[in-house]
Amino acid sequence: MTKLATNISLVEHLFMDIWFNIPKELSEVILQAAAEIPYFDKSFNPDIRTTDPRFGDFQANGVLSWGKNVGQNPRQVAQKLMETVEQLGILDPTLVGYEIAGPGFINFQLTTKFLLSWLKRYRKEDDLKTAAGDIYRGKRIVVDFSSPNSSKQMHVGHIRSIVIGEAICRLLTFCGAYVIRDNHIGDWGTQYGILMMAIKRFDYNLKAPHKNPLNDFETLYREGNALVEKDQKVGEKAREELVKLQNGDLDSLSLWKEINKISLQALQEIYDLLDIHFDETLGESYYRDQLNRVYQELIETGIAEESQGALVVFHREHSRYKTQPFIIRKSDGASLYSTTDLATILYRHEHFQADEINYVVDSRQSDHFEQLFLTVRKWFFAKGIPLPKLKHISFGTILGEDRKAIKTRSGEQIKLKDLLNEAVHRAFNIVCKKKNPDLTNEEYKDISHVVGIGAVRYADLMQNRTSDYVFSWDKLLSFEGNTAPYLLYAVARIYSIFRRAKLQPGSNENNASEFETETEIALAQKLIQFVTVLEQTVNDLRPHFLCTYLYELSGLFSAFYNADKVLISNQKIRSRRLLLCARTLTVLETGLHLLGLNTLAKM
RNA sequence: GCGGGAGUAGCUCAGUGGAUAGAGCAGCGGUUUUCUAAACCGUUGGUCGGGAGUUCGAAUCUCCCCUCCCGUACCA
Repeated sequence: MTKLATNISLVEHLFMDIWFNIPKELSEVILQAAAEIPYFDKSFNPDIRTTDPRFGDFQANGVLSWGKNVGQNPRQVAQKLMETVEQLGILDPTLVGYEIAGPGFINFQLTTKFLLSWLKRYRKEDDLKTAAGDIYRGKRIVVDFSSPNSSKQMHVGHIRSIVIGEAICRLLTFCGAYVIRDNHIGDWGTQYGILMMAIKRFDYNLKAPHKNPLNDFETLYREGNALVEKDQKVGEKAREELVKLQNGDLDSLSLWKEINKISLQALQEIYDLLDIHFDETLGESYYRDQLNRVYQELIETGIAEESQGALVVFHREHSRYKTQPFIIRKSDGASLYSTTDLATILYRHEHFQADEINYVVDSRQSDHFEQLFLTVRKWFFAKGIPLPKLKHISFGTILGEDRKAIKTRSGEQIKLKDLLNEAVHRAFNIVCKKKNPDLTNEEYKDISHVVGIGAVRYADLMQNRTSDYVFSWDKLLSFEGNTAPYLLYAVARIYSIFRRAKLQPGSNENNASEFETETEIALAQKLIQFVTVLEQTVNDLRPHFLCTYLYELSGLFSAFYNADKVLISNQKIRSRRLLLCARTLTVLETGLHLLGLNTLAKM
């Protein structure tokens, strides 16, 4: 072993030891020094974060507040700290430089030697996969997303749950979690009462061939609902239909099955377009035999009570939910989504051993989830069941140009299928107009699909998920700004360089010299920040952090591409620039894949 | 009424209690015998809704007020 070690060159040794998670390591260094200084104690947090490039790569802000606490000049505290670091010899000045600035910031600047070593050491997607550390290592996480109502078509609003949900699944998997994608279809609720009433009343023949049955269902539902609102007797009839179904009436069940079959086929078309694959599609109906246990246990534990004929949960300790009930059984005896949601959590605990359940659902349902989570906490506590971590990953509404929830000109919902097809179609027109002459018709088709679908997904993910956002075709398909086409174009150009050089990305890097130009250094600095950004993205499950980073990275790559020609005769320079291209490609593709986008070698 | 979210450049949006608040679009001005110009570079543009407070330091935290959106007992 010793002999082997001595045979490893100094340089190789350095590559093996190069820090991966830099802010974490810098933090360690500072804490080590702080341990030697009397006026620091364990509560000291160096507070390392990325900084404005003109100050360096990372800054430590912790001494500012600490100096104040212990009655010392923060600048002198920083000074003392860094002197100690030097005495201990725990920061290699050939790798990391530092400077004390302003009132007591410690700015760290990675040397070009460090940057090159880092990029030589962490080359591929797998190397980056350890990035988010052990945050979710070994955890079993159910992600409940998409979860549309059956018997209705998906419209634009449904895309957020799908796209954000899928991105979150990929991020969690990347961080070591075992993810269960569960599509919790709404197939057991009140809408069935109305729909089935309408089918019978309007004599709609399910067995006969129909051009667009889901459209018919929607019309039937709409007209049925209008009747319900007008006529109490019709409303009663609809509620009866639901109760009959929920009580297992055979005719009702077979009608329900037929509706569901047709619905699921239509939903599948969308999932195919978006390349979404669920591990489970357990709708509300799946839990219908488990609802009695919910009623029973919640009554027996005194959590639920009768109110106005319904079975409800009040949370006395809560300012609002002490009077705003969580209804788990309607006065007519029917269950609702609160009931099935309760049963579902129990199932996910017992069957999947879920450590965590994430619900990717519209923020308008936050009251429901707050009440649901409060109820489960009490229920599981009373029964001695370990409580999984429950999270509502909420998101805002997609708005039209008029800043109201997006609709067609005539005021109808925009069908998701139409939107996706239009995206591909528009992408096709753009790609064709620009005409890359080397491409075949087949390639145009592929590119249109990847760009069109990717653009819609990216436009959604690049927004802070908790905010509403304004939908704009021009913006999401533009090659300028924070868009999928811009990022995909950057990827395609990198591939093009390697094609031109007749090389595989990642090869011919051995002669790489240290970075010299401003654009090279800026790009290298950005690349190493991937780790930090990924951590932030995963901590908050906010994909837009990653999007912003990828966009900035692409911008720096474009600047580099424009300023520094890669395929030149000087082998040392060429080699290091090829390395930058290959690593940018790795990070961009890793990031885009995490977001659920495909990438292209040509466009 | 209560609760949640939002209010940052003309428009669409970023912004971890830190340094001179940033992008993109739009506007103005440049760059192509050079690896995909679908690109790049420069420039104009701000009472961070208003007011008070906490802090060495506030777009960010606390309180009050204004405007808009959403939710608020048998839909999901």
